[in-house]
Amino acid sequence: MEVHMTRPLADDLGFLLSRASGQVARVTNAALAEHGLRVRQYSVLVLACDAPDGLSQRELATQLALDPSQVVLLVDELAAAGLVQRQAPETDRRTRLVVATAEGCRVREAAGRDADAALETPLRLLGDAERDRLRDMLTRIWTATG
Amino acid sequence: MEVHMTRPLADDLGFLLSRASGQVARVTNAALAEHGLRVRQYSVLVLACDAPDGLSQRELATQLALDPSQVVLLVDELAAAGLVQRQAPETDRRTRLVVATAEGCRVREAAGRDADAALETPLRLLGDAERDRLRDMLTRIWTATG
DNA sequence: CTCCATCGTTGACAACCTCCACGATACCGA
DNA sequence: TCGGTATCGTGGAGGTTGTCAACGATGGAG
Repeated sequence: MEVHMTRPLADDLGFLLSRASGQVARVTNAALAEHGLRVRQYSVLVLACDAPDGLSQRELATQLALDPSQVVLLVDELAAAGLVQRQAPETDRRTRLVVATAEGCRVREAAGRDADAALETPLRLLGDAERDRLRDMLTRIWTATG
Repeated sequence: MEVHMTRPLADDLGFLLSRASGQVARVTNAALAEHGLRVRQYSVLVLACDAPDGLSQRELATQLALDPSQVVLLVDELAAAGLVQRQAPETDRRTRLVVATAEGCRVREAAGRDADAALETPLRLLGDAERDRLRDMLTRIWTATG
């Protein structure tokens, strides 16, 4: 007979993921606070800086797995801080191209350094090879959904 | 000279953790919805069922890494659904012992089955050994903070 | 030109997190 | 015994997030 083994909470992958993710988000937010950023805004800024010609808010929403309505507020705040700009392309006037300013890229680099340094605390028990393996597994969890 | 490699967002462990955790929480919540539960309530119910003599809300908060004020509402909802009870121990009348009802344990098992089945979708690209390894790494991320 | 899809935007609502404050109770040292 | 201190549960405020539904503006297909 096939029985269902009820797993203790400490072995539940969903719980462990949520707890670790929350912990990492906490320390990252604390590190980014000095730069006036939260993780959400920072992730938008990173994508904007890495895209030479900017990207539409739709692309931002897709790559960040966020609802488009959330991207509006994040871009609003970043634009108010002078870190990104909204540009209206001639090709498709429905879209608004989000491009990072020079100041935005400077802030992104400084904030990224602090965020990475802060991440060392929760990740200090993981070697480089393990971190690569963790990246790989988390990416596969994401792609498994389609 | 030591330069700082700015990592693309798709390789940022914080982002990957948040995305995977969110995805898993989404499918788990969908599976638990048929039982009238959310992941938060389910995690409380699991701890209550696994503790033969119940546990205080303080212990719940500690083990779940939640603020005690959140536990109040979760226990309220579970108690209203008849899945747990609050008992006043004679030893320390400040604490309220949260114990699962028989119905609570039944629901926990059924909900757990559905939740595990739903987890198969995002985890289908990970073998058993990899899941163990993932559990281990996530636990170490948690313990690295103290 | 008309119908339909897409994009940005706004608003609403529930859930969650963080912090602070309070009353009740326990504990400990004078 | 008493008085200060600490802990527990509870409630509330404020801010962030996740989800969904609508709307106007624009683009594209027939």
